Amino acid sequence: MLSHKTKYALKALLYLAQQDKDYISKTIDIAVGASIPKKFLEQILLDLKRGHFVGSKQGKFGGYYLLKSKEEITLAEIHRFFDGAIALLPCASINFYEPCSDCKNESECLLRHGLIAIRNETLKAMEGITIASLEKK
Amino acid sequence: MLSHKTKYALKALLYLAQQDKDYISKTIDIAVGASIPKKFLEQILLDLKRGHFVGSKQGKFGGYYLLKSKEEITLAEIHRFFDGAIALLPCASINFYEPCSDCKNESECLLRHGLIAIRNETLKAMEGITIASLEKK
DNA sequence: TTTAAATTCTACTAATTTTATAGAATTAAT
DNA sequence: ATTAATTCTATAAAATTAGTAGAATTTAAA
Repeated sequence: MLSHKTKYALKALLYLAQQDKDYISKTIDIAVGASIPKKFLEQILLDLKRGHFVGSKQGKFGGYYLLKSKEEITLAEIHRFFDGAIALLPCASINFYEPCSDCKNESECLLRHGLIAIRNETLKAMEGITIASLEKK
Repeated sequence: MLSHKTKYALKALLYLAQQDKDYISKTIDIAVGASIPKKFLEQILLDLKRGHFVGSKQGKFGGYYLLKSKEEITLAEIHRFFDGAIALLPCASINFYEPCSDCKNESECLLRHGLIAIRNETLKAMEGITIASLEKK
């Protein structure tokens, strides 16, 4: 499941994608427009900025805008950025690999192979969803 | 991600699947054989019993055995039983549907459609993985 | 009928993660 | 200067996860 944080991030990105190109949105407008708690959204936008998904302008008349194009931002990427691994266990993950502490011999683990198959399918699907594709319904 | 509980449940089911048909395994043997904390495993086996995945025999020389055939038990089923929805948000779930409290109009939600597509793909993959298929590597 | 060995049940706890909120500091435009 | 925005640091409440403890019950067998 997605955390609220990830859900809010996706909604915020969708909101920004729907504004005119280079229009600068204030946090409060995103919060109201996308029904996201404002203070929580502040943190999320800062995270998105650190991830180079959005840019910001400080001070009066400041705000946020998309940095990456909406065709480039995938669900897989946002999921990994906020919620981590796509795989169902760390031992089946590409980007967040970790061995299981309870695993005697990973190469003989019967579970892992199945989970890698699932991860491949899910990943393919999640990489196909972009902010732009979501917008087009 | 799978919870440890779900991971342990799958490992326990795999352990049972690998014993001779109708052999009754003691909790302690499953715990040691599959590297699962024994007390935690007790709870998990009780849950699996209540879900009619395993059967038990009480008292001395008691223990657990598979009730459903290993070809019938899917990853999707075990995931739902312990960790709940396959979908990334409750609003995109079949079995655990709930509307988002922050959603103004679900039919207009741009996120939901994409998440339903993901869920369909993931579900198909997870229904294809059974305890028996895991065993065959 | 007693003992041993297993499941079953209820309750508790400790740690972690999630979901925020508070408030001060900084920045920039007017 | 003033206003209005982002930025930063810290805190906190709630929920979830991952277990543990210990007594009760059940069954087989001596």
